[in-house]
Parts: sequence; C-alpha cells; structure tokens
Amino acid sequence: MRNTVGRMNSLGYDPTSPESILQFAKRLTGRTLAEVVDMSGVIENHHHKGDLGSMVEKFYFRIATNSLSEPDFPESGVELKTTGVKRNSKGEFQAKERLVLKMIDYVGLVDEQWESSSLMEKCGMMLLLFSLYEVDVAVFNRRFVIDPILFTFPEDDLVQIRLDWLTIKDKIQRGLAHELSEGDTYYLGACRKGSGGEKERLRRQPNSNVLARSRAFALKIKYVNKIIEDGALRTGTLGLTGTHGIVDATKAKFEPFLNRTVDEISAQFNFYKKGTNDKSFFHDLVFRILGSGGRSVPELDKSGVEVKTIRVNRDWKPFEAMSFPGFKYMDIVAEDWEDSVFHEKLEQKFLFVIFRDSGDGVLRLEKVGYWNMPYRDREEARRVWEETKRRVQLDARDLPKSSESHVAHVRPKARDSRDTLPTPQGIDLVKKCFWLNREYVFQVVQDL
DNA sequence: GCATGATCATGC
DNA sequence: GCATGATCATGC
Repeated sequence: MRNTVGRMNSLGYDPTSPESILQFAKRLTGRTLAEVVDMSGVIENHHHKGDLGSMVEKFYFRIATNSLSEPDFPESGVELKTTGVKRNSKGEFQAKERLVLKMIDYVGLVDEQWESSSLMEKCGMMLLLFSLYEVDVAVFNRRFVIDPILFTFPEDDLVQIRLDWLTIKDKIQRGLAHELSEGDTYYLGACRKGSGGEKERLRRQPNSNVLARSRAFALKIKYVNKIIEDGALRTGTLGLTGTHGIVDATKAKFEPFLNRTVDEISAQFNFYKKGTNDKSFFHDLVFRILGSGGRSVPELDKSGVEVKTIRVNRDWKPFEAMSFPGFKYMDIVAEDWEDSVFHEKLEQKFLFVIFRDSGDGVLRLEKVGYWNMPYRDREEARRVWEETKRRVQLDARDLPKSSESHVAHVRPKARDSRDTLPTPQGIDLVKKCFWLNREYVFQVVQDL
C-alpha cells in the first residue's frame, strides 16, 4: 500500500484513499457487523432494508450518515453500498435485488447535465459490500460472504448508462414521470422506491399535474450479478462508444443480414442446423450475428435483454406461441407473483428477431426490435399466473388455456410425457411453463 | 387452421 | 442431469 500512514485515522484507514477504505472494508469479509463492532442495544428497525448500509457507515467506518448528493466518503469520492446476495441453484452467489443508487428528484433532474450529474457525482465510485440475505436475521447478523469491490464503471458501460440516464430524464421532462418503467432502459433503471402501499407519498413532477410514485436510479439485477461474477466488469463485445449504445450497436450487427435468407446467413457463418430437430438453431444463429460463439453477449447479459426468435408466415403471423422457463407445481403454490420467474422475465426487455416466410417456404431475417411488455398486459399476465397458482392448489390437471386470456396460457414443456413433477394433489404431472399466446405475439410483432 | 399436447438438441 | 429455447405432432 502507498505511504498513507500519516493520514490513517484512529480506526486504521485513510478516508482520503479509496484503496485504503477498500482494504479496511475487506476485514469484514466472512464476518457479520455484530461480530466486528459492538451492536448490543441496536435492535430497533432491524427489518428495515437500508439499515445495514447506514449501520456499517456509523459503527464500522464511523462516518456521519448522509443521504445528500455527496458520496459517503467525500474526500475520496467513494460511495458505500451494501447489498444482499443469495445462493442460486448451483450454489453460486447472486444478487438478491437491483442495486439502488440514488432517489430521483424529478424536479431537479431536468436541469441537470450528464457531465455534472448528481448521480455520477455520488455514485461514480462505489464500495460494494455483499451480505448474505437471510429472512428473520437482523441485518447486523448477516454475513459478508464475498470480498467487497471498489467499483467504477467501465467506459463502454458508461456509454449505455448515459443513454439510460438521458432516456429517464427525457421522459420526466415530457411530464411522464408516472409512466417510468424499468423496462425503458438497459443498465440503469428507474425502479419503484417506497412502500407502494397506501402510505406512499406521491411526488410532484415537472410539466404535469399528475403525481408520480417515487423512483430511484438503480442498476439492474443482471448488471449486479455480472459485478459479483467477475469481481469487476469486463468490457463488452458489441463496441459501444460515444452515443452508440446497445440499441444502435445491435442494429448495426443485424443490418448486413436484413432480408437475407437463413441459408445465406448460415453459410456466411459456416454455422448449420445440426439435424432436422435442432430447435435452437435460429436462436444460436442470431448469436453468431451478434458476434458470439455461444449463447451470450456481455452487454445483453448485463442488461437482462432476452433474445427471442420468432418465425412468422407471409402475414407476419407467428408459427408458434412463445415459451418461458418451466415452473414447479410445488413451488408456485408457495410463491408470490413478484418473486416469480415469469414476472421477472416480463419486466425484462426482449430483442425479437423475426424470420419471415414470404410464401415460398424460404425464411428471411426481416425485422429486429426491442420490446418490453406494457403495464396493462403485465397485469393480465399476473392474473393468469395467480389463476394458475390457485388451480394448481385445487386441481393441477386443469390450468389456464389460451382461450382464457388474450396474453398468456399454460402448456407442457418437458423432455417427454414421462418428464413429470409432483403436484399438491400427490400425483405427478408433466412439466409445464407459461406461454405468451400466438395471437398476442402476433400483435406485438405487428407493432414492432 | 388452431389449440394443445409432445418432444428435441444443446450447453452448462 | 436438467433447464433452455424452441419446434414438431395431432385431434378437433
């Protein structure tokens, strides 16, 4: 470490040095706050989510708590953030939720410039601490299970974050703060903040008399996952630069292949259908177009964009409905909509790639577009999900059909009919998943 | 022709 | 071994 001894405070870190603050934070790894400092007598409000962050600031770093536009360590420009992690099915740590950066001040934001934005002033450099989320465990008893990260945004990510910031600002400027949605943007989202209940205080917004829910700038959960996976973030592969963000970069990748036949594209990449039943061929071919050898592009992973290929006929009518990940009967009855995979997927953005058969049996790449589900349709999907949950409890053999909703239905998704899961009725039934109706996808494709 | 049930190749 | 991203098959 550099010679900063002269500036060390009595606790043993130098508040003017980000590196020193990081080293001091690393002493927390593997421990809980209560194991490191005396937390006896501090039991109030232990269910309050934001509390661990302010407790770490107050009891560990002994800095004054502030929620103003300055970073927590103003002399070094470091903002401290604690966030929850959980283990996924493979046992790896992943973000429990999005990382909230800063409340959005609707009135003040419209006068800000990106270069001097209060968001970047506060969160340009962040010290991230990760604690293992456990229900009913007081936050100061939650363990910091992985090393803290001193995080600054990679250059190419800032290209997109700036565009996201501008998108949010623009919507507010147009008096549409009440219509903000996380699906509007890619890395940086405007997430709902506050109870959401009756107590929630609605906020004034510029250029409209409609009151808006309070929202905060937040990094999408997928983005936080990448930070956890990589320790920091590798740069992407799409080539984001200047004002050329994810939308422009992907558009440029597809441009040379528009109106070309699948066979031509296939030949160009020397990437062919493996057999007559290679059902992921179109999807995998799209990733070749995007410059990936597999099924992953860093920028799309980080923004939670999901690539879906849709084959349509001459009239743009999809050949099939659109499937989503399978669910477990025994899980869904214990789950809330907000925590469900289907809900998570429908909040994300989709990159639809349309292959059209113009009548001669030859498929051509004809249209590409980003889409996220409008609020009212998500509410309808929610209704179908709730109805599914209800009927799984009642009789899992009878689940919502496509005739029961214009948006979604439930149908098998399994290896074969012997690929089953247990139900609350004690019988095993073939695995199923949620599907977006063919007719609904048809509407979406037309409006794209 | 559509809704619904059945199933496949692949990557991790 | 299983989830994923789909497509195939069949009966009405």
